[in-house]
Amino acid sequence: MDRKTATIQDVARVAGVSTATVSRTLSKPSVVAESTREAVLSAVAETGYRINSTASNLRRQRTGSVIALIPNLANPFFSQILAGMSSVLAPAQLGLLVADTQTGTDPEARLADFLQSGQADGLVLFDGTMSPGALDLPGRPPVLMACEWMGGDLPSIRVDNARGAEMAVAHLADVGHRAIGHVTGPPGNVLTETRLSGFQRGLTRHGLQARADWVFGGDFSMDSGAAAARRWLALDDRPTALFCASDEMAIGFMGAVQHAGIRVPEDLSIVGFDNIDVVAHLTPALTTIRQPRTVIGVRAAELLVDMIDAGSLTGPSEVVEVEFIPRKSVAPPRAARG
Amino acid sequence: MDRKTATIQDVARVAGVSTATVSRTLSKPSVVAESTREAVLSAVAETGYRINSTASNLRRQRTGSVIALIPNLANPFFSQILAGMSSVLAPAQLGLLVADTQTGTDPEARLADFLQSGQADGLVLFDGTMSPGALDLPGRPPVLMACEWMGGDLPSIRVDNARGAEMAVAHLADVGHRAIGHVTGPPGNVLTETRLSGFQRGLTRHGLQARADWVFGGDFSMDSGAAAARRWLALDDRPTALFCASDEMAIGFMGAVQHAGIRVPEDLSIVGFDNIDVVAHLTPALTTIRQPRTVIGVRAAELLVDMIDAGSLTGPSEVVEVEFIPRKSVAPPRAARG
DNA sequence: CTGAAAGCGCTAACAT
DNA sequence: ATGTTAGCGCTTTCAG
Repeated sequence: MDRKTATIQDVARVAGVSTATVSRTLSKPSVVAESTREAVLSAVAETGYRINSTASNLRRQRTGSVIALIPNLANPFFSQILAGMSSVLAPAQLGLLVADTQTGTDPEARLADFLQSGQADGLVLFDGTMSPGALDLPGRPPVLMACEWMGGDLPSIRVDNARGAEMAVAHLADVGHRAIGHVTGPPGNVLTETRLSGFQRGLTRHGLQARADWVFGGDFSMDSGAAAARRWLALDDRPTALFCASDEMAIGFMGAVQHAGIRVPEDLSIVGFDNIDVVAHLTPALTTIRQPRTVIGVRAAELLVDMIDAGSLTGPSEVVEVEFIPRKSVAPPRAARG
Repeated sequence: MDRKTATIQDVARVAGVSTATVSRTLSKPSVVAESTREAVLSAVAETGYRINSTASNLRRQRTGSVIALIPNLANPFFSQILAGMSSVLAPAQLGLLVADTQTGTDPEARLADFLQSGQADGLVLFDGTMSPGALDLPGRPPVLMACEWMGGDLPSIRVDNARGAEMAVAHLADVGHRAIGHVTGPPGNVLTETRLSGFQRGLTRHGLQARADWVFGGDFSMDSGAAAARRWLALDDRPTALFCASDEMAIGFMGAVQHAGIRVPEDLSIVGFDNIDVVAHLTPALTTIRQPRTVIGVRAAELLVDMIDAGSLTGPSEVVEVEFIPRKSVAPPRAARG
């Protein structure tokens, strides 16, 4: 019977109306007469009709989905953001496609591909490593930048990374640390730059000096945090406190120093960045800077949907505030406790 | 100039051939003459033509994407799985849509909606809480179950949860524990059931008894692990070892007991399940059961793509093996050490 | 308020 | 090897 899914034609036949009326009943119910509407609706129920979105999209010159372009899909940091996006896209009848930017060679070509493929009505870009101008393509859909970005004045939502880094340093300085180190993200990443410059500014504001041998290169991963810890352990003159540019690195760092017998926070204070869920349950619980990930996803999606609805390539930019979350991984330095 | 994106017609005109030839050149290059192929290709380059996938999909009666239905998108557990899926779907020219099942009321209605919406050529279901029969819908696309499932013999990929749980118990028993507790997942979840039954079987095999007051109800989250820990702490007669049905609960449990001054593993041994990245960096590093998440994603996608290509609703099922990962959170019980 | 009809851009027979 | 043609299922003028 209903082997094949019903089409709008089937519904029209059953309801004894034209396909146009069926279509109208479904999209703008107010313009059809009460009685016909009922007839159509019951025909829909009877046939089990579901609108074919591919056909609808073709006719309406849209795609019905949005792409989230993420530097590394395996990074759990993005899962909550996706959840936030999904919660606004679903009601807006938009599907959420996800893709990796850093897969394969030449991420920028990949980005260009997505932009021109016409697979999506809009795109949210979470990868700040693309060069400005990578978006200068004719006929591209609206794009929302969801990261720091070297490029121009595209619509964006971003977190105040520099300020977050500064808050971390300020807290460490306030409890008495004068020897403060930093574990950075990967080179060339905008987040790396911004958090590093916030770190340096925080130092300066407190009359402290940045020391090159106290800045450890990382890549946001736990393993890179652990590697930085090994370099810290090898130092003769160690900083007494450390600001890590991501919670993951802080976790790796803390685990590695603890395994080496160092006590946190008695021997070393650590501040992370992100406030991923797990850090509240560590021993000691990690002091960090919170990024509101769900909010980021929600607002990114909302701003993008606005642009799509308006058919505009431009739109507002927003900054979402970070928050300092004090926990147990920071204490005054030994000297200060005397 | 290229304000509007070029259509196949434009390419045909520029190349001086028919649209059919353009289409063929792009899909089956081998059937067109060398010279025409070159003409078409250069016309494509000149016009900047990109195939319109919506139109193509409509014509070919497919959608070009696959949906991953995830119980909770915010759960980082799935990010690596998505990455694995993406790595096989992208080369197969399939987009990856993601959606939550547990959003809103009535997840089964939501599932039915996705199945009948015709939005995807196939679907991977990661949610084992649906009732069997929820998939008995006419005209649905191929579905791959990627979880334990009460229902029938649908194609699936799953992890040997019961065996994993048994391995955990076996290890604890082997080092001398006789008082072994368990923190379960949420009621009604298949994973909960399977891991619980594996736990019980492990106990039995080692001549031990399950004690109702040593089984703590959780919901896989860190907070529920911490809550279970508080109940454990309140016990007069505590188990000396604990198998948690998820790493997250193990983390919550361990953090809470550590904050209460209990030492792991000296006072309490803990085994988790999943091997999420962070547990290797905890202090102590968590002994756990590894689920190969990338492999799960990859195989799930591969099996689904096979079904899609074959146009079949049926296909093989696979079990992927779990692995015991010994680390530092297990030690012999005090009594056994004398 | 409703119907007829013209495509959206593409692909797959079927011819040639 | 290439062109002609007929739609895929839907929405939207334009008439009535």
